[in-house]
Amino acid sequence: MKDPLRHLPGYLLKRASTAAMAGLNRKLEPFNLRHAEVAFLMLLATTPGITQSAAGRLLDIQRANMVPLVARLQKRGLVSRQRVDGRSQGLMLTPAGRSTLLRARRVVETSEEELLARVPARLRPMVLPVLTALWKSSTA
Amino acid sequence: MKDPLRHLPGYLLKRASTAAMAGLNRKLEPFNLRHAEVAFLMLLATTPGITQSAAGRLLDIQRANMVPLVARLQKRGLVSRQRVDGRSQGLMLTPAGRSTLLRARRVVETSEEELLARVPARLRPMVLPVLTALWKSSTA
DNA sequence: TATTGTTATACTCTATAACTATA
DNA sequence: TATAGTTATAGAGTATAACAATA
Repeated sequence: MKDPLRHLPGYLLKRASTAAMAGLNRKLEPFNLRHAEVAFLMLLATTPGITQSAAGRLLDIQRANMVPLVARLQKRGLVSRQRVDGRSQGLMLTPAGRSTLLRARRVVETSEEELLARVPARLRPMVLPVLTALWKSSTA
Repeated sequence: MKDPLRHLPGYLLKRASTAAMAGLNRKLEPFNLRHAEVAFLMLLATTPGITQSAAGRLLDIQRANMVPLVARLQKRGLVSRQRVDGRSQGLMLTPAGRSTLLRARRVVETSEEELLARVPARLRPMVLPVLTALWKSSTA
C-alpha cells in the first residue's frame, strides 16, 4: 500500500516531532517535567532575570499560558521571582531548580544524541541547517 | 542573548513543526478542515476501503480518537462507511469528499512548496532524507 | 483470545478576550 | 497608549480504561 504522506516534508516534520516529543516526555517522567518546562528552565539558566513575557516570546508560548507554567514551577521551588518594577518580575532558577535542571538536562542531551545517532553520518551535518531553515520558512 | 535551544535538533523539530502546522491549519480554515483531517482524506483517496483502526495505525491516531474524527467527516458527507464484516467498516471518500479534497490538496501542496522553497537549494534534497531519518529514530 | 468500534474521561497544549496595574 | 501579569474559557490533540459485538 502506497502512503501518500511519506513524501510531504510538512507531514514528516509533524510525525517526527510528535514522536520525538512523546519519547522525551516519557524520559522526563521521573522528574515530573514536560519538555516545554525543561526548555523554559534551560532558558532561565542562560538568561537569569528574564521576565515571564519575554520568555514566552522566545519560547513561542502565549503570555496567558506562561502563568500556570511559571506558577507550577515556582510552587515546586524550582523557580523564583523578583520584582524589577511595578509590573515586571525577573525569573531565576533556585538552587533546587539548578540541580533538577542538571539532571534533566542529561536526559535531554542523551535524547538529542539518540535522535542524531540514527541519521546516516553523511546527513548528520545537515540536520541543524535543514531544521533551522524549515523553522524560519514556516514563519511566513 | 544566547539561546540555549537553537542547537538542539529535537527542539528545532518541535518549533518547526508547530509553526508549519499552525500555518497550514490557518490556510485550511476556508475548508473547515484541520491538517490531520486532510491527511486522513488523502489516505482514503489512495486506500479506499481501509478500516478506521487501520487508518489510525497508519496515521498514529488512537482507535478511540478516530471515532469523532470519522463521525465528523461522515456527518459532513465527505466520508462514507460500508460494513465489510460484522465488526469492521470500510471507509471511502464520497463524491463531495473527493471534490473537497481536490481543493484542500492544492492548499497543502502550495504549503509544502513554500516550506521547501526557503531551504537553501543545496540543502533541499536533504530535507526528506533527514526528516525520515529523524522520524524513524524517534521510534526507538 | 484478539480485534473493531465505541464511550467516557482526563490531561496537555494552544488561542482569545478581557481585566488591573503599571510604564 | 502600550506592556506585564493575570483570569477565564474554549478548542484541539492525546492517552487510557473499559465494554459489547465479532473474528
